[in-house]
Amino acid sequence: MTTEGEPLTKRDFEALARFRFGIRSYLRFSEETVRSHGLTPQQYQLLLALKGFPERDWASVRELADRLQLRHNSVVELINRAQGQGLVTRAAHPTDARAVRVLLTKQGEKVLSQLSALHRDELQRMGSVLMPPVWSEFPPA
Amino acid sequence: MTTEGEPLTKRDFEALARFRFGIRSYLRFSEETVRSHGLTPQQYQLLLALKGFPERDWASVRELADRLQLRHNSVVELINRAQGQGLVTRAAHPTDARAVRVLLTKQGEKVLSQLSALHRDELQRMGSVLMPPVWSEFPPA
DNA sequence: TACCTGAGTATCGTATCACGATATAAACTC
DNA sequence: GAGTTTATATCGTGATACGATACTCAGGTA
Repeated sequence: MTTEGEPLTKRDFEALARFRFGIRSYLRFSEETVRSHGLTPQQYQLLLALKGFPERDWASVRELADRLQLRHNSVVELINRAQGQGLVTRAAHPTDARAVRVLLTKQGEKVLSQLSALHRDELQRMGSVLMPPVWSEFPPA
Repeated sequence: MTTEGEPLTKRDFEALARFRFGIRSYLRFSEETVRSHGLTPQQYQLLLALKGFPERDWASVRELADRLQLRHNSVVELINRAQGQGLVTRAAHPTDARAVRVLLTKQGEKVLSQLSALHRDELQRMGSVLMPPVWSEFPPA
């Protein structure tokens, strides 16, 4: 059922390339949409990571670094810029005085809602282009 | 069946964030893997776009710009850097004297094969994390 | 208390890279 | 063959992720 170790066929390369193209297309859509609303792609990802954080609607810098797959210092700078635009705020962490609680502002909430709706629609529109390839022993015709 | 226009629930935000996290994780894996082999992420994407080009194993700058979702001048610079490392070459276009045919070198082929195999394995490993969210009227329990 | 080690956050300088603006050459059209 | 479009290339700029470094606080040990 798995193809681990076997060399790739032309079809495999095309599948990998197709998937990468899907990702790039989605990110390109995201970038243009988001920029037309005055945000950078990273800022949108930050807002989304906050609102979409499991069980909560805020996160610490370290948690965000994990979710955004960035180094902590990069996240600090990202937060600084977003804060400068009034999208997020910092507050005291409930239990740890070293840590920071990053929150969405009213404005951040509002923009995020608009943008997220557009992203949901685009995802529905893209459909199978974004599906990761599946390798099976007997590929479908 | 579609949810277009409706406001997003907390669950929706989490689904969007989860998907974005999947993409970031995959790209992060890709970046580290690729860099450990002496390439930049963009260079890997370039090589993959060439080898994975439908029906062919080469492409023009413009075609690459489309597949990589970049401006043409960005692709030119990307090709320059990749060419400097001996990963790709330029050749005359078969029908259009303005255009350029970009090809993989032997070395480019070799590295791409190794990296692509690792990516295929990782995709199999990641499984559902990379699946785009699905919105249905009656979400599954 | 005093100390130590590690974790969380912040600052700064650097390097990369995608882009817009611009240029040149070939193709196409009339 | 003059004008328009398409394909590639060059150059300067801006944004940003990162490593190195520093500071504060938490948690443990004596």
